[in-house]
Amino acid sequence: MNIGEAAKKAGLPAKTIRYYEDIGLVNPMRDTNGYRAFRDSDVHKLTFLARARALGFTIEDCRVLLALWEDTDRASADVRKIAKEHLEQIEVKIADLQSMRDTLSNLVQTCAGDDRPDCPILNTLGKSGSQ
Amino acid sequence: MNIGEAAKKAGLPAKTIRYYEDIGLVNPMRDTNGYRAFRDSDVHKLTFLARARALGFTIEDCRVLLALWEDTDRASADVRKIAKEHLEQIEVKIADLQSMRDTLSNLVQTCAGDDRPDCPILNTLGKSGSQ
DNA sequence: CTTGACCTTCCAGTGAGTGGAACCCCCATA
DNA sequence: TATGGGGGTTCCACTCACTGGAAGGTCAAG
Repeated sequence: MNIGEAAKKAGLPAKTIRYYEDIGLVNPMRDTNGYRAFRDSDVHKLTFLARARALGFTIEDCRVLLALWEDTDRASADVRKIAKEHLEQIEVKIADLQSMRDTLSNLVQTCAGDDRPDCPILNTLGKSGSQ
Repeated sequence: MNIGEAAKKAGLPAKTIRYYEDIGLVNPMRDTNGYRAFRDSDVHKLTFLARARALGFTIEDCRVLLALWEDTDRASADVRKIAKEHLEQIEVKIADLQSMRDTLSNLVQTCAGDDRPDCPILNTLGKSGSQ
């Protein structure tokens, strides 16, 4: 099948698929007219990639996971390690964002948001005594 | 003062400060030897930038906030609008990450993580029926 | 005079694509 | 037969917010 159909099935933009080929994540055949010819196994791989990326795994994580996926003899511990590390990174990010949100939500609440110039948000960002 | 001291005071790497000059966020004077000469007002600006960036505002947000900060006549509503929009973006991100975390944490928990090859994480990423 | 810490500019790379130009291919219709 | 539209192809540049490194200039101390 052509790239358009593969894109639809995998739920990825065609551009992204070309990019994935570029960096060696997939490796479709070519028709005589130069068009990429995707087998079901390619689409399967792309679907795997789309899901892993949606879970926030980096491309390099995906490369490793894909290799493990294709190696039916791998130890589940190897996969779990990657997933667990990623999980920890996500938790750090969540905590960071929550602390941003708390600060910002405080600031937004104390700001009148009217025509007057007095603004606690700018005051806090600019005042030397603040954190 | 030189860039090193300004960097220390503002809590930003010197490289970042040069970059901020490059994109027109700050505009320090120059000594006769070509070194950047930062006034207190420059450092104040840089500190403002460091805080706004730490709260996750984009550079373009910062540019606008900085302009509002310098305009003592601005309406606090203008500032509040930016902050509120940003707050909403943060909340979306938090929700996304939390949903990732839940999925991933489920997978990690159901994976034995031992020598055996069976791995629910890869199964879920690869199986056609899963989402 | 040399050493080392600082400063300068410029170029390239990061991650994960996205946008666009310029061109090719194929099918259907007037 | 022209032509129009909807695929496909490559390649280059751009995104965001820096960061690393090379090659070199400046300055104070020993």
